[in-house]
Amino acid sequence: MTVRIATWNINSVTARLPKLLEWLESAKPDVLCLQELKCAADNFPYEEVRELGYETAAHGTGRWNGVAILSKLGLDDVVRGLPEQPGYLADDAMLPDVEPRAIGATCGPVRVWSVYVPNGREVDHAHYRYKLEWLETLRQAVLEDAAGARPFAVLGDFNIAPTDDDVFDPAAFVGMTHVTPVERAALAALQESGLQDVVPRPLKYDHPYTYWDYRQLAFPKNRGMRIDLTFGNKPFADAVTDSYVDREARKGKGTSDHAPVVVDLEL
DNA sequence: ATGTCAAGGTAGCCTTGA
Repeated sequence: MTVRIATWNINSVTARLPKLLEWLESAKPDVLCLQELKCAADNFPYEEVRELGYETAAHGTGRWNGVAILSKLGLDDVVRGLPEQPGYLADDAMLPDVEPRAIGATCGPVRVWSVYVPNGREVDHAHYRYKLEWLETLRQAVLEDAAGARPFAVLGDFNIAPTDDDVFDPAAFVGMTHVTPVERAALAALQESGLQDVVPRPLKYDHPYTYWDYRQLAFPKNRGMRIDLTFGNKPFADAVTDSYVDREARKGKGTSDHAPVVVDLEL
């Protein structure tokens, strides 16, 4: 069977609902992993996407995080949050906040996680250490599925550009988060666990960037980064027939600052 | 100089986070 899976950091599912519905109708993914819902799970537009044939599992509290999985292939064994997921302890907080940044589900023949990896803010910031700890927890959480025979993938906004080729100006990023050797080592560790980086093709230009800052005309100038990634196990990666970044969805006003990434499989 | 955006609390702007 042919299966189309996609991931999209939508930057508010509420503000982007018309764009989301329009994109679902045109791209017709079987499974869509969303990040940055910026809406509480109770407020997710379940009915609107149901009318297009999707079941939804959402995990969110209404702030800047929140993740979901939409599926036309069923939605089983839903898990909200990673086992042992670390929380972030803000300066003014008493307790660490275990944020809604991961949700897993089985959609027909495929098991997926939709993840929104912490940004890290700045190297030496507590948020950066939190990011690394979070990635190690993710690696441990997916070990079994990564080594399994069932097609499996972790998709989402990793907030890491895997190589210098995935950044519009590597020199400008030296010493900044998203490109440090330590962050890239965390991705390498995922790969050593049996997950491959499924690199999409760009629809235009020669780099498959997935994110362009809203500021300074970054999108028209194609000053982007590839930080929305798909890490699939061997049964998943072997089944991939195509993958592309839908930069058309980044055009115009009222769009997310990220473009959807589409992965086609023949299972 | 961010050629920006969204949410939330609070009060018609400011702060936070990205």
